[in-house]
Amino acid sequence: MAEPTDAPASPAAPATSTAYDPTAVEPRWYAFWEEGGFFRADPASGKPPFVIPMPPPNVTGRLHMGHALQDAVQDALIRMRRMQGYEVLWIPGIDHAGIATQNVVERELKGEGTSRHALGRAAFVDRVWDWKAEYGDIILQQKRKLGDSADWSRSRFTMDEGFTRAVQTVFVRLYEEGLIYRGDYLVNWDPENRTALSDEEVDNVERDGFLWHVRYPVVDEAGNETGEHVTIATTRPETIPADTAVAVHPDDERYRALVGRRVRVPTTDRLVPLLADAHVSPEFGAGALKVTPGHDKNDFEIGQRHGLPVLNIMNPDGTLNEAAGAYAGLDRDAARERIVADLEAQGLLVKTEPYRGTVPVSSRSKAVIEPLISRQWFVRMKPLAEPALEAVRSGTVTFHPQRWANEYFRWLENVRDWTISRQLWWGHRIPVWYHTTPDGEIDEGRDFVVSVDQPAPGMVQDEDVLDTWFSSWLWPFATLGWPDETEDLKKFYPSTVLVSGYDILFFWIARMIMAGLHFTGQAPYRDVFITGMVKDKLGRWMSKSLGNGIDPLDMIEQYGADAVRFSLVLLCAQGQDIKLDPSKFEMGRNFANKLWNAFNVFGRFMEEGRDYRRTRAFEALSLVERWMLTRLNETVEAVDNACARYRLNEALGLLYDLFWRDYCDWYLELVKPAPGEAMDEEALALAAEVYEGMLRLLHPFMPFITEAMWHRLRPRGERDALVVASWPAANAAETDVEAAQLFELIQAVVTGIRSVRSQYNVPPGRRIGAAVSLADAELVPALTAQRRIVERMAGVEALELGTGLAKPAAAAAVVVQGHEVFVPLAGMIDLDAERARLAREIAQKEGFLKGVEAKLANEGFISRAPEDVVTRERQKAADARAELEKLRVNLSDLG
RNA sequence: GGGCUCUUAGCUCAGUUGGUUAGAGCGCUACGUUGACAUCGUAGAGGUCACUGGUUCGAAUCCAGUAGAGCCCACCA
Repeated sequence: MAEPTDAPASPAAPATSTAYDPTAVEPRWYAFWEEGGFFRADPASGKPPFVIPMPPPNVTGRLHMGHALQDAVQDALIRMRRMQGYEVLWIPGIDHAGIATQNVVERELKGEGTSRHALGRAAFVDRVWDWKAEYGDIILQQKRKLGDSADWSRSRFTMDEGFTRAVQTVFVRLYEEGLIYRGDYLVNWDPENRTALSDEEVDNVERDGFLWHVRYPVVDEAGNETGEHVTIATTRPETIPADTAVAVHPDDERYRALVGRRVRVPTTDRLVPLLADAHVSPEFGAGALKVTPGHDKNDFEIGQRHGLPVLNIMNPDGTLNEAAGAYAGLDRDAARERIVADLEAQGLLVKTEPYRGTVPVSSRSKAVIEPLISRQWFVRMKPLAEPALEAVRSGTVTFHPQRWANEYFRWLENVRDWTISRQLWWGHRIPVWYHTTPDGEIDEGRDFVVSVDQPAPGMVQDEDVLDTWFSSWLWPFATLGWPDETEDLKKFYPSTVLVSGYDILFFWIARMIMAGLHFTGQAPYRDVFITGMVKDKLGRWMSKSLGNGIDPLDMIEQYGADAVRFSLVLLCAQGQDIKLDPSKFEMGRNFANKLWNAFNVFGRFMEEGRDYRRTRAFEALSLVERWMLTRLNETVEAVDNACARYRLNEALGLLYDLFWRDYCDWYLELVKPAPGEAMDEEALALAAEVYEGMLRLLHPFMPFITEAMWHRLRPRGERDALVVASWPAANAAETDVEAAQLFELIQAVVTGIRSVRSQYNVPPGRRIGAAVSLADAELVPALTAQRRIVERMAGVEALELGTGLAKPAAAAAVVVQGHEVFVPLAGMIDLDAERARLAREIAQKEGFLKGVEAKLANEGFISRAPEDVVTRERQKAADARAELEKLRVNLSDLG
């Protein structure tokens, strides 16, 4: 295998540009991994399995930031476990996305001046397959740009042959178990796509509308109007022709006498009963409700209770049918207008008031949903929900963060039957067959047959297809070959963790748990990690219509995939939504750049092709080296701990500090040689050792640059790759807490001295004297041995150490961890000028304070000024006193 | 109507089972380009942890309530 090279030909050659360029590095290393087969899982492996089912993106989908976030999380987990010695499998694939895909191809046909109806079913489905062949792989290609280490050889499609078999098996089995039934019920009807939808596919949106108050004339036994009226309130006057009753509350005194009588439905001659039902709210409107069982869910239930007829006045396309009498043929909106106008003309419209209420719309087409009676297939959910509830209650499945379990419980406890049939052409055909009459019509008089294959000549298959989720809910095991007992299924089922957004908790996650338990007897995964959703910088959903989307591919182009992943994971805290702005990726880019450049500090002294290895024991290392290794080992432990709790942002934050703060700002600054000098081999070996440790730890989060640097760091064999290198283990033997504490004291002393230098504007190159008066005599020898660190990092000439030292004249003093640090300033700065400057500032401040105090002493001010103004003045005075105190100390420091 | 989440520095947000002086990135101020990195370094300014009360030796953290923002669910037409 040819190994890519990113390094200049000679390691010692000065780089012309110091900025890291990911576009030159990332594609080559992805090819290296893929060609090396590092992502492929082996069912025969003896290693413990670690499996993540990738939520399959829609075949029509383009990579968006949500994918980028979730893939960054999943890939980090996958890569980490791979390095930890698990047999990992990340199963990728594509969802056929029934409605979405059918719509896309239909739009294409429309552009060509034709339609699916003109093409016919078989030709249309062929056309969709063609479309899939051409575009279906795009999103998986895009995912490779992110660096996803999925096993592409196992990529699946929810309508491939095996999946079709799984879906059919499941349908037949559920039917035989009595968990699938067909019936005429009120379903959510999308008049635009002309299909039924499940409850989860319907959004309730608030809209401004009107509430119409309509009088229904009361009639006597003979059917003649008595002159009495009942006034109902409705937001949907177009459904009046379908009314089969008017209802009032049983305890409503106003109507007690009228209950049992009949009323005439306006716009029709129909006489319907006035009945009492507890569902009616006496406070709403005039307390009477028109009952329309054919077009309203609640009314349907009232109708069931009272044995009312169900009238359907609507066609599947949203126009009114013959049952609507004079309004037949009108669109539902036009019908509303006409009916309101007619009511007004007849004097039956009492009033019209503005009303804001919720309207059900299709989550996909956005069309207003029409509750419509139709014959559909349903899954009985209660029996499936019980075990799924128990699995989470008992801890067999754990949610992270845990609060999502509550949402899950609430949904499952109130779950309703699932409408699974869709009046589409693209999807899994329902495996049900009907006898036909001699003229080719379905013979409703004879029983249908549930069967995968045509049971008898002449029988025709159900026209409908299944809801897309009816295949996706089988994802974790159907992808592994179920219903066959495959090697993959034995090794890799159940999965370990599912990573997903909360938006598909009910659609997918809950249903997968139900399906897994029911069909395999095992929950499909142990953990569910719910991520937040990626929003725009104002917290709005990213959408095409708002044009506020941030394209991950653009961001990868601009900042690099490592940077995109790094920033997303760092921002992904415990299920909180991410408000994203492109500038956030600068964080990741800068980090990658720093990682790239840090290597040069020691890498330029390394001979090409040589493998630098430490020979010294830990105890023989310098203080800074022991501190560095201690920090590394502590961080390994903390990172492992954070990742076990799915706190990847925390883990990455720890690595950020380890690399930037500890390794670059302190360790490298101390071990890098002075100009003209070189680093010795032991120092090089240790610098490389720590750097390599960090590459391993960072690899799950930034796979590309770490792999590239890992190969530059040492000579590697052909099959060597960081992607399969071992994960660092926290080494207790190379952890020295005391050394770390001593080094931290030194850091504090250095910072204290730097602070003084900065405050007094000591020129940067100027070496100064300093003394530390330690509170603890035992520290004197320890610190004396390390004085060179302070001298180098703080620009100190000769550090004096002792206990009970007196503060020299003309010196600044700071207290550090209870020790006193003195910095003589004589000769370092112009003392007279500094004294004069301080004196000037003190005088100025005193004048200001005097003014404020005078104001506060003025009783007129105190009594008349608003309280907050007085408070602010008091605060000003306090601040001024504090500043004065500081300045006076500074002045006295100078003697 | 029910439930959930959020409110911490100018901005965007972390903050592990309550425990020293509440942190980061960006922005801001001053200084700095001597051989890693200006996509950088050093130092610094900046916080009533929304508000009120309670528990505690001790509260950003736990409890109760209030206010504001957002999300999910639900059959007041």
